[in-house]
Amino acid sequence: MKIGELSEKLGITVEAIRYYEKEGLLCAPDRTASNYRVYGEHHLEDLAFVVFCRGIDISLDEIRSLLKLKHSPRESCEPINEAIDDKLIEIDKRISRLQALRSELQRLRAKCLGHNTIAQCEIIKTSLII
Amino acid sequence: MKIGELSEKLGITVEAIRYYEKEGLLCAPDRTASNYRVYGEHHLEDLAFVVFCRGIDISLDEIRSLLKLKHSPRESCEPINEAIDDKLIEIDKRISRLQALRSELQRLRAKCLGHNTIAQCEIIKTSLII
DNA sequence: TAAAAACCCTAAAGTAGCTTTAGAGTCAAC
DNA sequence: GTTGACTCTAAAGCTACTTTAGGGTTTTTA
Repeated sequence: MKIGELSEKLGITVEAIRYYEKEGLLCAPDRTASNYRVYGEHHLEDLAFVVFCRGIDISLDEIRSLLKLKHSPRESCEPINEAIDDKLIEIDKRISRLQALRSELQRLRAKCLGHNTIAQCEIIKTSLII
Repeated sequence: MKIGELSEKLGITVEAIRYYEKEGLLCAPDRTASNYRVYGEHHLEDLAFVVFCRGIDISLDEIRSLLKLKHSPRESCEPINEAIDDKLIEIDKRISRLQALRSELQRLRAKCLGHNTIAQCEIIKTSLII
């Protein structure tokens, strides 16, 4: 399949695919006589893994290591478990932070319900203290 | 006060302050004879607003507009309310997305509890389908 | 009082993870 | 046979800073 088809299947841009190849996250595919990239199933598979990892915000650097692992079937899969455990911890932290921010913003927003001028705006006054 | 003191008061780096000045988010302060920046209260105030906005992930571009507003006391503060309302909506979306991701990852993680090899790893197999 | 430590300055390049731009070739359809 | 959709490369642009390099100034300490 050509790059456009691959990009549609995975919901990422053509440019991102070429970028991943350049960054060594996707091995270079064969080319047609006219120099078009031609991808096979294993490209789709690897790229799906990359897309999945990016979706949970794993860095390209870490994906490179995980891919190396993915290509060594006899190795232990512990590092993958660890990466996911790390992500879970990070996600929990991010959720807490967002929830704290949310209530802070709501508290702030409640201070300015009418149509005031800037000079009267409680949000501006308050944001100086936070 | 000098740049180091300002940076400590607001918990941001000296470089970030100089960057904000270069980007027109903080008006250029006076200088000492030896060319050091000297800040006053209004710089602290404006910069606190910038730091607050950055904390809720408002872009520098939008902060520029909000600052213009902040400096026009007779204008309506509606745009500030709107910016905060937008942020609240965005935060809610982000929280939901993170929570969905969290349960997805937990489901995935539960599939690989032992010490398996990559070839057996359910996470790798599953991530291809997500 | 001298020298070391801590602070300040500018300009430019680097960072992540792409996207955009520019310029050009290729392929299917009407 | 040409229009339009697709592909190619290389380089620059994006956000919001941080880092680096190279050089002054001020404060502290021996």
